[in-house]
Parts: sequence; structure tokens; C-alpha cells
Amino acid sequence: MNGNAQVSSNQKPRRTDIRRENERTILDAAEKVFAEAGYGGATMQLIADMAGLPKANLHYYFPTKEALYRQVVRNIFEIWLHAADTFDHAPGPVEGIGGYIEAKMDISRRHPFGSKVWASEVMHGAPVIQDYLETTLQDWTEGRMAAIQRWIDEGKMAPVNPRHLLYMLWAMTQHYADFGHQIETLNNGKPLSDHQWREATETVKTVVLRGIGVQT
Amino acid sequence: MNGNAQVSSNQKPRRTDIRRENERTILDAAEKVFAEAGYGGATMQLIADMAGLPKANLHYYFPTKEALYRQVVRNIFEIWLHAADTFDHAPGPVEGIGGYIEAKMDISRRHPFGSKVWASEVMHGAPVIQDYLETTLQDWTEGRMAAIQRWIDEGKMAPVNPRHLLYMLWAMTQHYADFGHQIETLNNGKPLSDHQWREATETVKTVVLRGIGVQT
DNA sequence: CCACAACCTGACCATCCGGTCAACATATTT
DNA sequence: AAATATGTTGACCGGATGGTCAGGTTGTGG
Repeated sequence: MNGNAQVSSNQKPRRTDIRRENERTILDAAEKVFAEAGYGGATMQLIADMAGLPKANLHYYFPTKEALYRQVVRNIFEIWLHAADTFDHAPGPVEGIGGYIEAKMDISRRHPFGSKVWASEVMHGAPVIQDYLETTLQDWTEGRMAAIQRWIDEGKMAPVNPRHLLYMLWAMTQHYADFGHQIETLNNGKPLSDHQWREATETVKTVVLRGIGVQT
Repeated sequence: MNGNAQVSSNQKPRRTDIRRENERTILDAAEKVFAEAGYGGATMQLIADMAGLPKANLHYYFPTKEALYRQVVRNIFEIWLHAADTFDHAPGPVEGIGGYIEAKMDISRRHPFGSKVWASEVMHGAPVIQDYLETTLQDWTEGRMAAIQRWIDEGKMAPVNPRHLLYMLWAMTQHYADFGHQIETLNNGKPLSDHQWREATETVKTVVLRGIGVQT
């Protein structure tokens, strides 16, 4: 909550460190504010307060509000893509899809703000990352679809439309971040406990894996 | 796209009709603008232009931007709740849950803007409809959970955490509205065809129903 | 220790936005 | 047809917001 992101006791803050740390502080604050207020509702003043820096300082590191927002979205996209690593070197759907669900549920828990910013961006027509959707995401999607199709052809899972299966996985896992407030409200206003997160992950995994004809 | 919502050829527009029609025109325009720009990004001028009315006229029917937004969210919530009708008078999960999926997929297709407004509202902490979440939605959720639990107890479906199953259903069905832009982009920029919508619905139904141990 | 570059920030500005209002138009009632 | 209620709208206002800038501070290389 405090903007002071000083990495413990440093007598002399190096020049490069200053830049890196301040950019990080600002980006973290921006991610939170953009997630909670939306792009239009977020103000540079709010982000500055959250970061514990004067507003003018933000404009020193990021020329415009849009540039700052762009960087936030880019960062999230990176995290997003890496969650697929489990998909690739998996022998079958149990490890591949099961692992993917675990990884994405974990991201939903650890990066709820990022997930919301991404959701907002897409819901508003992806004005900033449209090109990424058309290139990187499209390629990524086709790669995973091919992997799923391969498992189907090898008889390792039931024949299910790979594209819509992917959409289902995205939907279910990200839901726990994007609609976290609703879930928390329905949990008597308390955040999900460790146990409840496991329960959620297990339920998703169980239903999906059984749904694609793997494991009972 | 045109704000003229006149219901065909009327010689004399009745007073009551005028009010009703204008409110409808404004609410439709507002729903779209709020969905596409978010609450903070939406401006009364944008909504006015979309509705084809001068801005001051909006304030004649709705005192403030927030009041207008509130009404939009309320309307969506109503539609939302009615989708559960299929749930109630169903003999088992195949009809109950299968029908619910179909109903919600249909809503996602017919009311994509409303779904996005709802998603935005919840993502931003539900500042406007928090009380609804705590009362109406909580009651609704517990009712459906009980129904699911009954089916489990009667051996009509596999034992699955009813709460998380509900969340999964919400997530998957609403995803097709909220992330419609992403899905459209991954469909070569074209909206899903009738056939593709059926395919999506069938895939969700198949995986879920098989996932809860019903039907092959 | 000096000069330069990087960093910091209070004060300021142009623009935009939600909301108001007075004057006017149209329909309904008496 | 006069009086009244309802609907319409251009012009205006106060406040907030993104962004600028001049002048200052702090670290760094020579």
C-alpha cells in the first residue's frame, strides 16, 4: 500500500536502480488503479497517490496515460503466455490440460489486477493490443488447438472442439480473478481461503478432465 | 444506429408513449456506450449522440449519469435472473443444467452489451449493485446449489461442488459475450455464425454434462 | 571539486465533462 | 382558447483531468 518500494537498506541508490524501481512502483500502482477504476475512470492523480509519488513524476517516466496503460497491458500479456509452458511438454491431456488449469488458476490468484485490466481491455474492443490478438495470440491459439487435436487423434481424449475447449479453460480460470469480488461477496465477504482455492481448482479440473473423457 | 425509435407510423404521439419510448431509446444507447467505454469512459454526450437526442434531454429523463447507469444495470440483472427458470422445473441435471447453459448462451448472444456492463460493474467492485449481490444473488445462488445437491443425493449426477459448478457455468457462458471481441478476432474478424454458436453451445453442454457424470 | 546529466516537483493551463437553467414548443385539461 | 403540464434544447458554469514547464536537487564522470 505504501509507494516506497526501496529494496531494503541501500545507502546509495544507483541511477539505474532508481529508474527501474520507480517504473516498477508506478506500474504496480497503475495496474491496480486501472483494474479497479477502468481506463476512463483511472486518473493519473490516483495512480500517483497509490504510488506515493507526485503526479509530475509519473509523466517523467511515462509520457502519457495511454503509454502507461499500454505498458501495463503488455506486461500482463507476457505472464499470460508463459502459463502455456505446461501445455507443450505434456505427454497427454491429463498433464497438459490439468497443468494448464492449475497454472491459470494460480495466475488468477496472484495477479487479479492484471487479469481485470486484460478483461477490460478486451471488453472495450482491445484498442491497445488488437495487433497482439491478431498475431501472437492467434498463433498461440492455433498451436494449442493442434496439440489438443493430436491428443484426440491418438485416442487420448474424447473428440471435443479444441477451440471452444480452450475458450472454456480461459473463461473458467480467469473468472476467479475477474469476478473475484462477486465470488468474495458470495463467500460472506471473505476472500477464498487456501482450502477454497484448492477446492475450486480441483472442481474445475475434475469436471473438465472427466468432460473430455479422461480419468473418472 | 439511429436514435429514432418511433414505433411505425403514428399520427399523434401520446404523452405516455413519448416518455416510454425516449426512456427506452436512452437506455439502449446507454447500455451500448457503457459496455464499450466503461462507466468512466462513457460520456453523456456520447450517449446522447448514440440516442440521437440533445444531451440536456437525457438529464430530463435521468437526473444523473449514475442514475442512468444504475437503471441499465438493474435491467440486465432482471434478464439474468429469468434465465434460471429452466433450472427450477427440471427433473434432472440434463434438462436443468443443459437448459441453463442454452439459456445463458442465448442471452450472451442477444445481450452482449448488457453482459459487459455487468462484468464491468462487478470487476470494479460492484459499487452500484453491491446490495443486490448480497441479497437477491446470494439467495438465488443458494437455491440453485440446493437443487444441484439434491440431484447429487438422488444419484442423478456425480458429486461435484455445486458452488464452483455454478461459477463454471457463469464463466463459460458469459465469456462468449464479455470476450466476444477476442473470439471474433480469433475467428478472422468475423462474428460467430449460427452454426458456430451452436457448436459452442454444444461443446460447453457436452463437456459439462459428461463432466458431471451424466450422458456420454 | 566542477560540470553535466538524470531526476524531481509545485504551479500552472487548456480542455472536457456532468449538470443547470431559462426560454420555448407541444399536448392536455378545463 | 386560455391555462397548465409535459417535453425540448442551446448556452452556460464550476470543477476535474491530462499534460507542461521552469527551476530546483541529486548523483556521476572527469
